[in-house]
Amino acid sequence: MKLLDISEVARQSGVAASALRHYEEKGLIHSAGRRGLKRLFGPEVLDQLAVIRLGKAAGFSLEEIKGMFGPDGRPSLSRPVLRTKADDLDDQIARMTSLRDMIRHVADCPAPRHIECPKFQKLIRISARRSAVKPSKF
Amino acid sequence: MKLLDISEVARQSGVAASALRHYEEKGLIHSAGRRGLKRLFGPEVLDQLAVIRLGKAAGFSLEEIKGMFGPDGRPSLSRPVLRTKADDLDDQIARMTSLRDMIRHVADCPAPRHIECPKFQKLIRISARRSAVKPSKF
DNA sequence: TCTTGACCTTAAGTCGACTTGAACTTGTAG
DNA sequence: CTACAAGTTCAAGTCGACTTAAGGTCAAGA
Repeated sequence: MKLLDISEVARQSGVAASALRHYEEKGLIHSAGRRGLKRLFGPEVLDQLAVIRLGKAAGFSLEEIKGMFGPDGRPSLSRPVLRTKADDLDDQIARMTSLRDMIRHVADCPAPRHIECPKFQKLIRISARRSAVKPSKF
Repeated sequence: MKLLDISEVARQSGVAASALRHYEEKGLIHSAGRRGLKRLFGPEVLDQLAVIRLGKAAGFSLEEIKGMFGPDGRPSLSRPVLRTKADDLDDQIARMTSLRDMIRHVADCPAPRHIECPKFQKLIRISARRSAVKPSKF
């Protein structure tokens, strides 16, 4: 039963100790106990931190991430809610793909003002339509 | 030459008037002039706002978005930098795809604690490896 | 001409996610 | 036994992206 102190968790996860305390305070992670004052974490916290990192990269708030993976790693959301989250992600992935295409286009297209390039406009319109249809996040 | 007042831009774009002023202050958009005190915007601002919305959804800061599409819609970044941004986006898309898969798995897998499900762990490890290899954003 | 409502400016406030600072505690090495 | 590095708590600060409040301006309609 190898327990890790906070600096070890910080080192292995790349998450600052202050952030780890913050996550614990917010209930996203839990220490397995203390040695004196010092927190000790079980190794599973590293996986949990990977999920947190991922969730953040995907644009979820700590509160949402906490909701997704419950107090102790168990998912606390119902299947339909999770499916909705997954669909939101699909949406966001589509947006990001649009933006990526747009940026690649800008990098390659010789037009001086991209806002006037028909292809660029088409890309914009596509994404604008998407957000018009489903403005869930705005 | 149809110019739009701020509330019309807000209505058509779904962006709050206060946010539009904020964007102008930060140099992301520009008003075409004034009628009295009141800002008038050219219609191209709507496309610019679509780009801004997209960039935000993709996790870029206003500063970065401004950098990507320059003061007046022209790209101010060099091609290599843009290509790097596009690659970052590919990366982030991959992360989000991982998370989506993870969430869908959680929604479907009957295991009580997903952190202990081998498939789930595999998904986590994959994403953890990705961020270990390229910790650009952390 | 007068009123009104939409817009203006500036400053301050808010929110999330941390970070930083100050003062305190403790297991462990010397 | 003592010193000290590494932790601790709690409060306050920071940063980005806005929003809100307070007070001011002005084009247009009655």
